[in-house]
Amino acid sequence: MIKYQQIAIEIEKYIEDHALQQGDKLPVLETLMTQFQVSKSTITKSLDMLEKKGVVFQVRGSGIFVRRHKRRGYISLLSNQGFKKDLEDFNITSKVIELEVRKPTQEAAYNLNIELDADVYYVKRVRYINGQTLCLEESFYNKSIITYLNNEIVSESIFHYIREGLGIKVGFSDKYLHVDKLKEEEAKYLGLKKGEPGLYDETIFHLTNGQPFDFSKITYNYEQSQFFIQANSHFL
Amino acid sequence: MIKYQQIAIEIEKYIEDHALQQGDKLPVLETLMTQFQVSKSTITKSLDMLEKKGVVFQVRGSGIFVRRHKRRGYISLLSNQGFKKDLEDFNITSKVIELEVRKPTQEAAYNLNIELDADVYYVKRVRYINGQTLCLEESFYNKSIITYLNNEIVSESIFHYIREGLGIKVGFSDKYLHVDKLKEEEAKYLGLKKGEPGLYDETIFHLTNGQPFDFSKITYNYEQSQFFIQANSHFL
DNA sequence: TAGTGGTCTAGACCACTCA
DNA sequence: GAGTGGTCTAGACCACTAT
Repeated sequence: MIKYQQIAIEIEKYIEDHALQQGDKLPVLETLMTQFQVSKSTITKSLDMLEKKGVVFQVRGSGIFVRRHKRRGYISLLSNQGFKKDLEDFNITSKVIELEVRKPTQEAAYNLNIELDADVYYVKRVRYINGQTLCLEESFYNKSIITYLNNEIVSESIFHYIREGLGIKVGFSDKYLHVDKLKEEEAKYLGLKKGEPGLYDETIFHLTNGQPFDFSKITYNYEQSQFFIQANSHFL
Repeated sequence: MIKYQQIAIEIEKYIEDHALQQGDKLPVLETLMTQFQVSKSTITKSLDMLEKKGVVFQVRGSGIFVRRHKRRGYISLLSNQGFKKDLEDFNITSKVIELEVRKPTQEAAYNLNIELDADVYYVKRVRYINGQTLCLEESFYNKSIITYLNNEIVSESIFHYIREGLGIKVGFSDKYLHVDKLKEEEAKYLGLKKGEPGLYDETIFHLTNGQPFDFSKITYNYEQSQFFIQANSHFL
């Protein structure tokens, strides 16, 4: 494990274990340097990571402080994978509606940057949170990258399998959101009525080398889902 | 201007001026170091910023590549200020419904971390994009920080005034989103019908020292608004 | 003005990609 | 194995905060 990651993890763990609150002060750089026996740059890098993750904020001339948002049960829109992490305390389950190898739709081919006659794994699932319908999900996986899926994998966390089972490193993702009225079929799966609100999420996941491998369309049940995003002003 | 910021700006400008596309390769670190006459760490810092901003992605052993999402007209949920920036090509206007100093609601006091008898500027606006209603916005500004507002300021970009006029540095923000059916009054302002979908955004803006100064509640017209978020996997 | 974080350097060494 | 990005160091100096 890389030093700055390890340190970041330990600092975050320290904050959780001691139940520190927003605004609580962490030890100064000097102290952290000697405590972890690393150079200033390394500590700085750790803290930058934690700042980016929304765990701390640093104030020049003053100190390093804990950042905590006040609301629980919100899904992070930055997690870049399933929402397992944010909702650890909740019971997430899935029902697989469809799983097959097929040709991509035009939209999927475009977003995955593949030909119309390439193969994709098509997965359609309904996901539940504490027994309530959370969302309807349709995913297209580039089969030349995600070479194998089966019903068992797809019933659990697909991303866990991709990462651990296939050893694939996920790079970055582009997420597009909009709100609209539910169509008849979507409403049916979500246990809602046609015309009720739905949050539509389209996300394209890329490998570390920039190649798209997953195009997912998710429709959220508005009654069960709320989201949060922590932003920093560090980029203009 | 700090070196790494300046370099980041220049690289981004280079990408735009040359209309580089997703996957296009930038010069290698060595080249950038000599070109900008700075050390490796400085270039690295610039590139890390651009990576965080979703402008490039770096692949170890391979190179530095341009990252571009394909869709235009989406509002970035990370911009941490008005959406002026993303929608530069669009004509954003505002109609001020209400502007006054008052006592905060319980909710506003909680989120701004102030007493119920403190003073806040209350601003209610409808915002338009190309003449269509984009959103209804209610904001509470801690008056001990945002000491003065008037009708003219509030008709324009409030954040521009806060930054330039008051010289206040914005630190970070916590944004919470959910979807629901519009209430009668909200629908009226947005030119929609009661019960139609609405996207509700609550954001708390903080100073660089962590103090909240703005609590804003925005209801978006679902017909006019779409959003995007670029995520990196650099934090686990 | 003391304390604290931010920027920058020069250079060593490591880890991954790709031909 | 050559090329390229990532990690880490030790130390100088700068900029902001608090008192």
